[in-house]
Amino acid sequence: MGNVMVAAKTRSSSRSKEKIREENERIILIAAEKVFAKHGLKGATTKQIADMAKLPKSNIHYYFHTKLNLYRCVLESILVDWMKAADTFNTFNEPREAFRYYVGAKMDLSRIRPFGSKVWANEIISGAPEMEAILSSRLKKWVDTCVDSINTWVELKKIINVGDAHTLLYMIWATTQHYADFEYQVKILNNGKRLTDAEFEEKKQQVIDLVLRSVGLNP
Amino acid sequence: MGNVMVAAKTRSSSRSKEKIREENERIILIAAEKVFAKHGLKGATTKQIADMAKLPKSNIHYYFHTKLNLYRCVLESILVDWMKAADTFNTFNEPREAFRYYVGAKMDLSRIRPFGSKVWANEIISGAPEMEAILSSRLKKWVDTCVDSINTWVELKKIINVGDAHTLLYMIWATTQHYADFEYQVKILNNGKRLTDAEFEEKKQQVIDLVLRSVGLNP
DNA sequence: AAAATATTTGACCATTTGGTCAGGTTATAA
DNA sequence: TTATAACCTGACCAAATGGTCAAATATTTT
Repeated sequence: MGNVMVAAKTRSSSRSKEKIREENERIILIAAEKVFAKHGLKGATTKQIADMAKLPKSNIHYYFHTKLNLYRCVLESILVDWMKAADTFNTFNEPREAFRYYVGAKMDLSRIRPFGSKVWANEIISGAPEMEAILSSRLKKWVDTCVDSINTWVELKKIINVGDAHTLLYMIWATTQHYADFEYQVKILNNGKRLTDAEFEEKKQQVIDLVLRSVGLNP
Repeated sequence: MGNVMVAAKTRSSSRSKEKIREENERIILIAAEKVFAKHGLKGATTKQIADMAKLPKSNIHYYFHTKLNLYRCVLESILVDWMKAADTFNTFNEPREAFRYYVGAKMDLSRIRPFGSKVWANEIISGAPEMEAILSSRLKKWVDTCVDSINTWVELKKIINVGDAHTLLYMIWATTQHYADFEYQVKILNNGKRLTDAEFEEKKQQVIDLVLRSVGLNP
């Protein structure tokens, strides 16, 4: 009887090998993102990640081999979302729409995936040892395109000349990511209460308006 | 003869106990700030700090007892400079001057003390476990004062209504600190070359102008 | 000069950590 | 059904780490 029940139970809850790997990798990546966000690459331990994922530590090593490799996989998965937001910038020809939607997309990303932003921030604060290659190739290329767009808008007198377009991009990045990276500070200064969805939408609009006015556009 | 020379050498290079402690604490704090900036509280090791300070590890523990205590001392010493910059904001009655000088002071701080800014950022990203008290009391109070000033300027029609004054403050903090916290990224996107002093002064002026325009002021 | 106090540091230790591995279980292909 | 390949995990280990301590040295006080 024991055998039958075990067999039945096993069969009913069985998953294909493919699904198992897929799901466990996902669970581990999500757990790792949180732990790396809080403690950084060196400060995070595989045990913490395992506990967060509710899996034995050996399992983490089984799927990702080393902590450094897992960390790199987390960074890569964040890059996908980042680039998706980045694409919105070049979707529009008019600066008002480009800034409006790009800033909005970055704000949404900070709200939806704050841990990813923190891992990214931690990595760059630490000197970007694992990301220098990506930054100097892929990100650099994207930034150059944006700088060209902005300079063209300046030439066409569509926006005010801000000097170096990088300064404007950095302001957008820094301000939007602030709501993810510094969310604990934002919470404390909001009387200890996390921003509600409605409040966050307000801030998003305010940030968009600040950015638009900073380049001489009337929101 | 050996004794004489040793005695002479010892006497000539002798320092008072007071000076010894003062100087060693300073050396250790500077070293710790760099290491904590790069690796965070958990990731930094007392050995790394000792090597950076060119002192034996035991010496670090002699002066600061535990790593956590040393970390707290580093945070405190950063707070002093932070508050100094903060004071400039309330020195001026006119918003144009207040923003101009405060943003300038924050940019200067990012340039002069980038490691301190990174330690601060790391601490907040990690959930501010050691700083929550300071943030909810001292910083909160200062922010409330600033918010009042900004709201008064809005009522007097001196600047545009930005909705929540916090949003504006966060934009200033985030943008200015970006040049410290993300300096590696800034460097990479500046073709791998660190900003020169002259370049940095340019950016500082551009940031000031962006902020002024964002609240409807003509730079 | 001698006693008292403060600084210095190598040797040492208990704990934590990333990673390994053998032996087991489960799913799939033959 | 059987063989093979993939998944799972407790037990284990070498290295790293925060911290201690005793003994040596240097300064100050008496």
